Amino acid sequence: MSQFWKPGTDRPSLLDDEEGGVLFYSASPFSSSSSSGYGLASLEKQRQRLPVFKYRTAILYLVETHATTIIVGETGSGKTTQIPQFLKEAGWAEGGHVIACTQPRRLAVQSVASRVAEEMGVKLGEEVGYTIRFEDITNTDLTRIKFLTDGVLLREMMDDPLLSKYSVIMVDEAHERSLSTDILLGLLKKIQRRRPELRLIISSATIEAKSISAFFATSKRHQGPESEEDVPSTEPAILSVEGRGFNVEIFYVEDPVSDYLQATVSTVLSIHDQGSMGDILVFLTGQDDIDAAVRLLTEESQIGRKQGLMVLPLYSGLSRAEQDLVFSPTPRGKRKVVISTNIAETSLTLEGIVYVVDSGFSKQRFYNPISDIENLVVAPISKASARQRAGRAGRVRPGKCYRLYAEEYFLKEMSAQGILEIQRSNLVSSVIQLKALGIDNILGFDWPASPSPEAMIRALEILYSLGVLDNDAKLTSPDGFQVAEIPLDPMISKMILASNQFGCSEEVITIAAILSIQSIWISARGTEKELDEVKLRFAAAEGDHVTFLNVYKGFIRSNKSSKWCHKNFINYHAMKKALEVREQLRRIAQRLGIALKSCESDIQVVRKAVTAGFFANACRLEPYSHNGMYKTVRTSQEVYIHPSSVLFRVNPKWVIYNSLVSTDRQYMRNVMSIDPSWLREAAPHFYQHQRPNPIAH
DNA sequence: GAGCACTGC
Repeated sequence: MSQFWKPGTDRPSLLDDEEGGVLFYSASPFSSSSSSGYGLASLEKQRQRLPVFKYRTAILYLVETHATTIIVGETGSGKTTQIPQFLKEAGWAEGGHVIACTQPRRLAVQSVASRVAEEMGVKLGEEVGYTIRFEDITNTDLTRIKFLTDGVLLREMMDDPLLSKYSVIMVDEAHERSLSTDILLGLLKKIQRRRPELRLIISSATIEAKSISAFFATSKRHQGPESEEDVPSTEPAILSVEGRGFNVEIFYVEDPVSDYLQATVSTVLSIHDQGSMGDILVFLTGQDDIDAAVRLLTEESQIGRKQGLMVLPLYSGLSRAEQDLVFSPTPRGKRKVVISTNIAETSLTLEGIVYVVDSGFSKQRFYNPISDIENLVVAPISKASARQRAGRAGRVRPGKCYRLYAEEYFLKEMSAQGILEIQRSNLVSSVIQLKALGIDNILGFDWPASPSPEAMIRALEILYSLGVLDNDAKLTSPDGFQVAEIPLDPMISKMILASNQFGCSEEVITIAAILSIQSIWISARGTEKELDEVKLRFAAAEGDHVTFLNVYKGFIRSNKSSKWCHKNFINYHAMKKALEVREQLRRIAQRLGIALKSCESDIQVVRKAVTAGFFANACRLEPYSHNGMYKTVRTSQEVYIHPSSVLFRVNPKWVIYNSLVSTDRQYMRNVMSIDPSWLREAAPHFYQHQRPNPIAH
């Protein structure tokens, strides 16, 4: 196979970058002989047409000679599917080693893995496999190329901290800078110091890769005095691969728009009036705006000449059937207009989009470590997001993107990358994971981007109050180690541990599974009333947690029927997922020595177990409150029961909540009534320290 | 009286 670069032969042409020895490769067309012969000629030809193909030699050279290689390439370059194959062909999977490629999303893992298996002409799960939560399609003896979510790779580190079976780890979509990607990058940098033979490939769609490069360049690995020849350079290489997207022409508004809903509607209509054929994708912020825009456009399309528009909403809260409409082919003579949340920016790909309308906003979650509250707010998007949105128009042919903001704003005010997820998240889960991997000094951890000290300290405090960290901020035994084993929020994990002593693990595991799902209720617009009525069939006076137990029992009794779900406004897919989580939790519980036991009808012990995890979220109804105002015990913040709770308007005197959502008020979601005496039982230290006697009257 | 999106042995 002559097209491979081999150590000791002539280097491919590389240009030295003046900035600190970073290497850029200048594209040189590269032809190669085909190696088909398995009836895969057309697949092989397709492979060779991918832009990444002509960089094969360069990539292999850089990976050979550099500990870290950063590959910048837009979608369509073929890097995700081809690079693992190049590495395999060049021998990186020999000697029992495995080539890993991580993705932020499960769906991407599955589809990329099956594509690669197909290209290689092998059965998925053998030489090429994948692992995502609940699904391990790999074979320890056979699998040489493994696709997995970055979350799964983090979990794998708990058993194998140096990830010793992998020779190369490719972290894909690193530009998204998801929480788990960032933590993974931090840990991989640490691993590199112990394993100089390990190679990292960081793949990113944008040149923001420079900051990742700087992160890996500051590696403090000490080279021996006589630096050996086969030790790779610690300076990351950067290689740029062109994408294969089509050109997208960008249009801006001249003056800032005040009402972007109205601006959206008129932009769509004018595209429809003058433009040639092609579907339109609109980015708005949330369900409310989207439904309103769909309504306005549908009305317009029904009057007179505005016919031919097929307007469809897209957001995660829709049922599967409603989401599928968006993927159905556009009928002849019609133009599809999809009005979407950020879900269409990365998670779902629509074919046939030629026009994008970008409002310039999205909803983003921000965590305030001082108040310990997560906020969902409409915020301006970043330049990176804006480019990603525009790119959605150029997948099938040259497209157009209409930005509902001024060019000057884009150039001068829009932030390049926005605030990274790690800097706007609650860090309890991340911190306990790092602790479990033996990272004692969280504040001194080499993060790719540092979270605020406040957020780190708050996470440590919460973990300390749960009794999973001790005075020296080390994991306690066994609680700390066990909580770290369970792949859930530590408060939920603590609740599961507590269920053991209360003899109600079966019930609590059910509750834990359902709490970790977005929502089990179906709520379509206009059916809120019916949903409320249906809920009464399951509603428990004790609150939402016990209500979940009733739903679960009903679902099992119906023989897991989708019809039953439909009739009861319950999301069948959510229930199926809850069952999967439940099974996983049962297995983990057994491994941790938690006896699987039901308390039958003794619900009080379930509530005590829940309190053992969530005591910090206790609230008391304000005396004489007429509008259902509560105050949190810990910080005396004003909070209210969310209207979706079965305890809305019931207002028991003492409650604990699962989470707070903040809109015009702070709403408690998933609420359970408690007896205040349980709080001191569950966390005497917490309730003595925090307030001398909060439960006095 | 109300719901961006991902993810986890």
